Amino acid sequence: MVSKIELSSRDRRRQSIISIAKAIFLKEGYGAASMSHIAAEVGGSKATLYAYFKCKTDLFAAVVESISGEFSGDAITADLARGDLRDDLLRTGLRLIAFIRQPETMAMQRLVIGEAERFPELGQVFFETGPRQKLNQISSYLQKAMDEGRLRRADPMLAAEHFFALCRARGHHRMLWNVGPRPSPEEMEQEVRAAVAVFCDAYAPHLAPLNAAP
Amino acid sequence: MVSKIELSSRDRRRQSIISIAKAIFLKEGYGAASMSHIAAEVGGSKATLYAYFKCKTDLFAAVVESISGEFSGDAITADLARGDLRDDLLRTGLRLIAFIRQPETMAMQRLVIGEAERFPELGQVFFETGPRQKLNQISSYLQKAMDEGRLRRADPMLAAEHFFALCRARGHHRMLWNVGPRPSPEEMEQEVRAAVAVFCDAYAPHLAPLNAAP
Amino acid sequence: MVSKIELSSRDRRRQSIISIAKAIFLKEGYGAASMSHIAAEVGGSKATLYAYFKCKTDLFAAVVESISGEFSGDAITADLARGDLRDDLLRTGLRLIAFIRQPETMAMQRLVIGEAERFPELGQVFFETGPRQKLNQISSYLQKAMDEGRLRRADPMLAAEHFFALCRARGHHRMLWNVGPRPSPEEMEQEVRAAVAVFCDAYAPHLAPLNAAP
Amino acid sequence: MVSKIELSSRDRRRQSIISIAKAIFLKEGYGAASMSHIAAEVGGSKATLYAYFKCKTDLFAAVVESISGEFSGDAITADLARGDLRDDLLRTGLRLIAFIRQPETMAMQRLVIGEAERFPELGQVFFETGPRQKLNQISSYLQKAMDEGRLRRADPMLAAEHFFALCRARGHHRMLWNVGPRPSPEEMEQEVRAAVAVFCDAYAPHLAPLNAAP
DNA sequence: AATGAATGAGAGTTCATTCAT
DNA sequence: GATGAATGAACTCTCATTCAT
Repeated sequence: MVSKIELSSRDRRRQSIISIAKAIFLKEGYGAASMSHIAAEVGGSKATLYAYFKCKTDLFAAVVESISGEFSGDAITADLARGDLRDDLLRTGLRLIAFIRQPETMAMQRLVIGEAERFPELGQVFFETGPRQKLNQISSYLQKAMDEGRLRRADPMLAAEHFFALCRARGHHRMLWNVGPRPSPEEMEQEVRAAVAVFCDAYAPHLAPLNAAP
Repeated sequence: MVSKIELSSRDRRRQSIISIAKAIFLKEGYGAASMSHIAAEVGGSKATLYAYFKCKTDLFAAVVESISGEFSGDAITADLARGDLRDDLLRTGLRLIAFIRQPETMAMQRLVIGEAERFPELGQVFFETGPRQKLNQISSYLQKAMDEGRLRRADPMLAAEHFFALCRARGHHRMLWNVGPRPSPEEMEQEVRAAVAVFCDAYAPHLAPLNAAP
Repeated sequence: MVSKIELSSRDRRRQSIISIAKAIFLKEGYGAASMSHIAAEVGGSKATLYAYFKCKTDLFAAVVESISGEFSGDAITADLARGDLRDDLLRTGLRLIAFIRQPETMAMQRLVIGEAERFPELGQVFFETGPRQKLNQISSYLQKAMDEGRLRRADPMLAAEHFFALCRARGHHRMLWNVGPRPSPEEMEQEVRAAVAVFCDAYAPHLAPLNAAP
Repeated sequence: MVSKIELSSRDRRRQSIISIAKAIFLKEGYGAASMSHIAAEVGGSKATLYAYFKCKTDLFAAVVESISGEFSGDAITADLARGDLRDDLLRTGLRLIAFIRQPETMAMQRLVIGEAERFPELGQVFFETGPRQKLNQISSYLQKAMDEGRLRRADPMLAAEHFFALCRARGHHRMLWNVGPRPSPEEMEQEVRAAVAVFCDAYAPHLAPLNAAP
């Protein structure tokens, strides 16, 4: 008797292929990663690869699906509403940045952005399972804060996007372009603090709505 | 005797190769662009290509160098300080976004971000000749505004980065990921207006400095 | 105990494999037909195929043997001698042509002729069980007609071959080469009529034997 | 200065590739002949092959075109009208049969018939450049003979097809199926003689037209 | 008896690169 | 200086076949 959580041998092998292929795709990019190389790392023959995935694109799609699953974890925005506004945003901003700074996540972003023209679904899938969900959660949180008068009324989704953008403004932007030294965790925290401060001032409740559509 | 401005026949040919190769690299990416294809478009033989550039990487490097020159035009921030703060920022933000939305610029960003790990100088060169210069100019402008009391005191470079980030927050972010429909010029303007509003409120002079290190 | 007519489960499965393989070999040719494809159509695994036939060649041989059985039906020449000479020949010629024009028979001819060099027994088996038998029957019939003075004396087998060749002269010849449009049943009948007329005139009894060796 | 008849080095190489590929295609069939094998026989690399022909199909097409050229020689029907009817037909029939019995021509027929379904142009090209031309010439000749009263009036093209079919009736038919021993030249001559006799009797002038449409 | 899984060999094709002319 | 021709290595993908279960 096999419980739901147990994987058949085939599924296990499949997962292992995906996992190895993921590493290679991330490291070398879609075009430069070869099926031979992947097969060799997997420890099987090319034909075996093709017994599991009918073409390179399909393997890539499975990798994409697999990674995108990882992005949908709620760890980042789990206890978004816990303390006061600034604390909540700081905690969340730090987690967001910590996540998108991870080497693997960076590689993913490079891959997706680099191939977005040639694999249009790629960006779609990732955005939906990654940033979109975080934005949704932050947006809901901000909406509530607006309802409670802790922030001025404004389009909450756009506000969430502004918040996210402010967090990424310096360090992540430079990492994407791979320019300058990797920012240290301290710098990173500095930047998120600054982002939170700017955001809170901009969306402070004492002024009339500002980014609402006219 | 040849003056500095005149190009030898060899240099002219070289330029023409670079220009054609640029278009192809931008359209197809580094890996997918083939020397055969480039040679065919140039109208010469592959061997001729190799007479000018000793390998594909070198040709790519030359293309990169060439493009980086184009990004240094001052049109975007030319008359940055012309009217009142909001007008200046709006005008500049619109030009920034209009520029980075151009198909060719988008292709460049994809190429550079996608290959940044494998061609580390790529991002460096681009950031220095592109965004960095704009950020410098905006930063100077903001510094002056702070000096004049039209904005609160804060790290002007970080402020410039915040401004840039707010402008890119929604539309450009999605274009990078190639998700959803291409934003219309009207939406784009809306977003820049919102960015300017948020920025000005955050950096309004009536409050204590906020993004300074504590 | 299993009587001759009953098939064991194994034999039944074997037959079903042969029957499906036949269809695929006929449609795709020997080289292009893949064991995977056959196994998939059979509904079993490739390993099962190999449990019944030790290699592709053997499976093909079994298919060949099987088909050759089907060609020995007597429908074509069943009531060869029924009326007058012309009627008998017309009826028989029409049936012959109708038979060899069938898509499956055409596919068979292509397969056998195309692979005859690489599978020499193929042609042998087919000729013996197919054309040879028809030729024998027609030959016997013509022999009798000669004995009765309705045809001049001649080598009856060669006469039969001439008759068959005349029937195939135009339409079937072009179908083999796959040239021009598929002849209609009307054209086909025209051609057989012409063949019968030419044959009967050539072998009319009022002249001396003509195809006898001089 | 290069005369029309001389071939450039490229053309010569191309011809040599075609000639070697021809031998291999004829011997192994289209599917079983591999580009690697052909390249090896040519003495170059596969990439060179692809510099001359952009895919296997194109190389095959070039081979087909080349062979079909060989079929259009007029040697067979050159001096068709030289003596009396029987002599002319005998001479022509013998040449026809001698030609289509050549090993290379047999291989070609197998190839074309075997692949006719998958390469429909194949049969077309061959029939047009091969049999069709001979049939046209024989048909013209028969037309004249009919005009002169040496043969009865009838559709001359059908008559030509009948003549050709009678010549192929036994020996060539069996060679196509690769059944029985290869007929000797003597047998072959016997058969053509018989074919001529049958044809002449059938189309003798003393009877009413017979294969005309009713 | 049946099968899912595995594989070496080889298919057609393209690549960046070199070299004699 | 320019080129046509050549190539080895690598690519994605498929094949007939085997073996542990």
